[in-house]
Amino acid sequence: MTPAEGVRPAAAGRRRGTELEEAILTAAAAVLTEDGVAGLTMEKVARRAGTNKNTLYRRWPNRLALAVAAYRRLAADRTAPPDTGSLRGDALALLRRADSSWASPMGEILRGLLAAAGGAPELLAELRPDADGNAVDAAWLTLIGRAVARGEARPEALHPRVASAPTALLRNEYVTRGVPAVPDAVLVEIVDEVFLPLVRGRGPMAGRTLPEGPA
Amino acid sequence: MTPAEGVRPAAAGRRRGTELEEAILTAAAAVLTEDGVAGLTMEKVARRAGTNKNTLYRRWPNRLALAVAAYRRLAADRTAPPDTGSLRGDALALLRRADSSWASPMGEILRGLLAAAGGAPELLAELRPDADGNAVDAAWLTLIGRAVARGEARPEALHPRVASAPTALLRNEYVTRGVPAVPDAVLVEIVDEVFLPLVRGRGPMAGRTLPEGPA
DNA sequence: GTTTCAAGGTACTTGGCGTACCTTATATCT
DNA sequence: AGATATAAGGTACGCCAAGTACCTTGAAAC
Repeated sequence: MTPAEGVRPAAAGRRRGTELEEAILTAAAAVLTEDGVAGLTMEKVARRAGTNKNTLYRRWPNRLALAVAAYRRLAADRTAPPDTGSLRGDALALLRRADSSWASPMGEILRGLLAAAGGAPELLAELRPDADGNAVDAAWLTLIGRAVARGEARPEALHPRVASAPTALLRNEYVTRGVPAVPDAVLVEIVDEVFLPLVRGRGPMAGRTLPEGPA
Repeated sequence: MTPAEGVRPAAAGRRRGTELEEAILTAAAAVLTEDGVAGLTMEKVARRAGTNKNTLYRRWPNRLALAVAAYRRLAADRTAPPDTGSLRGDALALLRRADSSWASPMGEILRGLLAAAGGAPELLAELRPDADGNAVDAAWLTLIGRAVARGEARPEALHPRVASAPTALLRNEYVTRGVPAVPDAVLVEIVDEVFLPLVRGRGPMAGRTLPEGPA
């Protein structure tokens, strides 16, 4: 909690350009994880990076832009979609992953950021490519694709809008309830009452495939 | 834009209790519609109501609580769900209504409020009962119920989670894109690719009922 | 009429964004 | 190498709005 000044090498000359920018982003990311979006102040970041507000404002137009940039450096990767062999298993696994991701500290930051962005398209655009949006929907698509190949899903279900449904319902739960984490029953319900009926039609194989326990 | 002082009857004695509270809420609602959530300051509301910050803080613990209260007085009513005779028609109508509601100034305020609340359950709880959440989902439920009665939908679709789907997808669009209004094609897509396949199974009547133009 | 309580008034503290302006180190150009 | 441009460092503001403190004053209750 002490100002943690010692980030600057002290007697190592004046940093410039990329090097400095990196240092700032690292500092900002640290502040972000420690104090959340609301607690990220320019002063704090500047001190922590061993520089001053001026320098920050030369690179980012405002507090939020810096926060978003810092977040992006935090949330880089995304892993491959699960493959349990069954559609329901995959869906549940993916949705649970999404939930724990949203419930995690990182997710909290993301939610805070989304809130603070308050629907500013240019900021949202920067937030989308990673932990959220595209990548996630892509995972759902491959999952559905596999199910179609297995004959477990109707081909028309291989559609971006369909793929976005589970995530949207989950997010909806967060937004309207404001809970820190969604109970597992909700996830199961989303899968069983919405996702599965949606991707399987009521075709030849009808409602059920293999009897699988809910967890 | 002038301070609009003249709200207090000037020579009408000191207002108290409910009367004063009403005046404050009215003022706050006005500020809210004019300047949005971010532009609502305690000072402004106080001046406009012809009183002072002190009095506000005696009733609401902070800025946001007042904003929420003011919003609630703005968003009272909700009308009956549409009845076009066909499931698709109803769904489209309801979704379009939801969209224009979200795109309207009121919707913008609500979105700002949701953003500012940043997932604080107690505030969200106060936001839910009206323009958003319950009421809307109820409308979807009656709509689905009617379709079930007509044999247009599978009975299992009469489920709250299903009812929340279209709204969730729409909200998702707002959140991830941050647009002021969603193009109609998106609404149609939500209905045709998600909602209809979800509520109709692929039962006896399969994919289509009546050929209706998309708009 | 006196007491009590809420409203009015005013000023202040705090915190943080964003800006201005100058000084100083480093990189680049000649 | 020296001169010059550029970007970093430092410091101090202006501004605004949240929330608080404290006192005064009107009105209601007793």
